[in-house]
Amino acid sequence: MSTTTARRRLTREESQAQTRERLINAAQHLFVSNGYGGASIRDIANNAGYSQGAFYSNFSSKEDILLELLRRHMEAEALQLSTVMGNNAQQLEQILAELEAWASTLNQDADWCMLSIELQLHAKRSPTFAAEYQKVWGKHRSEIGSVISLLFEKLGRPAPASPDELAAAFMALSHGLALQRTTDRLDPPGRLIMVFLRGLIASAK
Amino acid sequence: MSTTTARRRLTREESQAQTRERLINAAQHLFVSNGYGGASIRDIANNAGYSQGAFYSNFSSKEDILLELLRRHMEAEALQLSTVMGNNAQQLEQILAELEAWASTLNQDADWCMLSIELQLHAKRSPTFAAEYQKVWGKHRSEIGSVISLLFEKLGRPAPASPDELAAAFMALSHGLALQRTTDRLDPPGRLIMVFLRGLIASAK
Amino acid sequence: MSTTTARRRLTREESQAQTRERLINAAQHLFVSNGYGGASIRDIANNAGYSQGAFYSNFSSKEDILLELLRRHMEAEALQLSTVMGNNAQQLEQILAELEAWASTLNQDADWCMLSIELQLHAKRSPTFAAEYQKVWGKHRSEIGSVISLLFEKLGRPAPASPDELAAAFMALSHGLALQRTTDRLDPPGRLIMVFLRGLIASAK
Amino acid sequence: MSTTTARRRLTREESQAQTRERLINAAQHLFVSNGYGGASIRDIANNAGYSQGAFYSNFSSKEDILLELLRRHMEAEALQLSTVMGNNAQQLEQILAELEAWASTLNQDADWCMLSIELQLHAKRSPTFAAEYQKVWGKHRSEIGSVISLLFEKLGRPAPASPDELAAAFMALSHGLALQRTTDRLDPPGRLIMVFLRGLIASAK
DNA sequence: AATGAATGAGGATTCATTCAT
DNA sequence: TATGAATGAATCCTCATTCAT
Repeated sequence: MSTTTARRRLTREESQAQTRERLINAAQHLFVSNGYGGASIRDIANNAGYSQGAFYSNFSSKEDILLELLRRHMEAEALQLSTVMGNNAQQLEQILAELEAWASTLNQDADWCMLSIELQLHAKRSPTFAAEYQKVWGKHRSEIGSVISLLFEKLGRPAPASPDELAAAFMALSHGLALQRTTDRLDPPGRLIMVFLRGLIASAK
Repeated sequence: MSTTTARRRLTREESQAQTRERLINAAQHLFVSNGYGGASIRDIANNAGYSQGAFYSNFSSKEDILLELLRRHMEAEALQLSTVMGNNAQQLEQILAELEAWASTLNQDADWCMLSIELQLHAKRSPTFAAEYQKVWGKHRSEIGSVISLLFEKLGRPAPASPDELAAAFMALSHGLALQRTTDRLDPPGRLIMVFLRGLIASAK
Repeated sequence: MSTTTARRRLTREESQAQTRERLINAAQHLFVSNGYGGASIRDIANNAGYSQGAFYSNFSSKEDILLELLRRHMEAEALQLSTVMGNNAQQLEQILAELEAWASTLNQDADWCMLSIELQLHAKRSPTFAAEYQKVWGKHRSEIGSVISLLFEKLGRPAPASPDELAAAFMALSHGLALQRTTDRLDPPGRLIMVFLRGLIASAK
Repeated sequence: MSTTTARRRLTREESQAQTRERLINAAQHLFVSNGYGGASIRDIANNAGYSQGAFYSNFSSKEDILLELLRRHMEAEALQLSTVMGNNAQQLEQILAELEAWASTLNQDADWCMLSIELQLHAKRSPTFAAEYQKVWGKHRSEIGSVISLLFEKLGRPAPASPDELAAAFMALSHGLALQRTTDRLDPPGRLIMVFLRGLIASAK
């Protein structure tokens, strides 16, 4: 049946990985559009093209797949951050340019932001999940915070609030704007973040 | 038990108003702590001390009580705003003081903010609710926007973004921070908002 | 306020009678279009322009109003029958003409027939109601039966089945056709009944 | 307990078919004795020995199982008709004998007739169901109609009404009589139908 | 690994009925 | 007499999860 150009038969591991991947994608879409509580496992499985049983062969519960999404979410954000910040900028202008690049990635993908909101909401309700969430979120926040910290160091001025607070505020702004998005329509994604960032710099001078 | 000042027997209207009030309070608490989808009518009614039927004597559906909460939410915000802004400030310092007062009311009540988030989430999912939400939210935003507008007028400088955008951004910031609250613990509510506001002013000079 | 031509203020009795009447009418329409089980007391009361409480001031239960409808139903049928048969016909042709007149009244009002069906269905399910139903139905059937009986007497031939059976069969035919009515559309109401009646006569000769 | 001829373990399909069958049987009994509206899914499932969820694994809704009953109902009637009419009768006496056989099957099973009535009632109230019902009922009626048609052809006389009308009338008679059944007790099932049929023949001569 | 029938608890909603007003 | 808020049970249906295949 298989010819020389035939699509290679997937190995067992590859096939399972594919199933997992498809389930994760389906879950992400449904959590974003219906919320964590509004997405049923039946829907996730069907949407991915599998039965409910396949879901339970790959994840132990609904929260388990959310945890997987959390991991990927933060991994992606870390990757983004390291890409943007990776050139070890030392000059003020470079640092600013990097932050601008980062701000434009934020909000770029509204779905990603909505998922972030679902993760936070679920963390508020499930202690077990909250613990996991906290770990990964704290790390992410301090990474952003250290860039902000570096920025004000270069400026030779004290930051108007702790770097962690400012990092959290920028994330908060991004999430809050995502929440308004489908509702309103007046937002060029990361622009407002830069407006605020420039304000902070101006007020530090 | 009854004295000359005995608690007067409630009239029918009063009694019903009390029921309504208790149901609304219970709904608010549960929407905040479990989310709109996670709060069942059974829970709302029981929590208020009534049967499920009593709920349906007072509200036509789950969305109906959310709409009532929306109305109260915005009414309260409008009241807050009008109280704060009511002295018709003309001096720059007065306007700033007013905005500071307003910022400190924001985030004051984390529950109130979480309710706001639930309202926005539900608006994203229910078109009928979205229509109602949009009406009330647009009005609120432009009220805040006009104060911001006045501020930059007095400064004699252009605002770094449209007043509506800035108003939306401040609300977004407030919501995003509320989302982090139970998770983190590093937030003096409206302070960050003022930090950002002062930044805007500084960058306008 | 009231002038000489003013609509006379209803006495208390009249007013109550009016309430009753309106409730009965509403119940009849709803039982016919939704079935006995499908018509709620709330709907009946609202449809009549009253509250649920008004219903219970006039009837002790849902079955109670059905019983009232049963009484009126049979009363109306008896009236119809006596009008049609009242001229004490002695001639064969007269008797036939009377039966024809009766047949055309049958099925004339499809609603009336559907109500009859609801009554029978409820009688099958509620023993207390069945007892009441039986009384009134037996009387009605034997009235029709006696006309049929007279007819065959005049013909000087034995009827092909007992008069009661034949009467029941004609009623059954009428009910069964009503059941098909909204479904199909090929029915000139009482015509088929006469076709069958003439058949009986022909086969008796 | 298990012998060499032990009851074979059911395959998955067999097991599901059994579940379906039991649910269908339970539904039929309950629809007949309580009516469509009066039979709850809880009752159907419990009566069949399953949970409510099992019902929804096999049928998408209450109407869905009624549709299945409709299909089986008409299938059974078609089978009955084809059995009775299968010997390609050409002689008048043979055709009459066949019709007699058919009439005696009618009403034989009062439950079957009550189900027919429930189907018709539900068709009056649910447009979606009505469409399905119409299809199957029209076909059945014209099958019976064609036998009646053949009968009068052999007689060389015009039928006193269109074959379809007469077929519908005989079914109506059968249903109307079923409705009276538990109420009264004076009916030898299909006999009255034959009385009427012979009448039609007599009046055609 | 994947299926999907079956479970049992819980979802929103409607019902007949009661009772203080 | 008539109101309609409140009850509590019952309605149809969906859910996360289990388990034999």
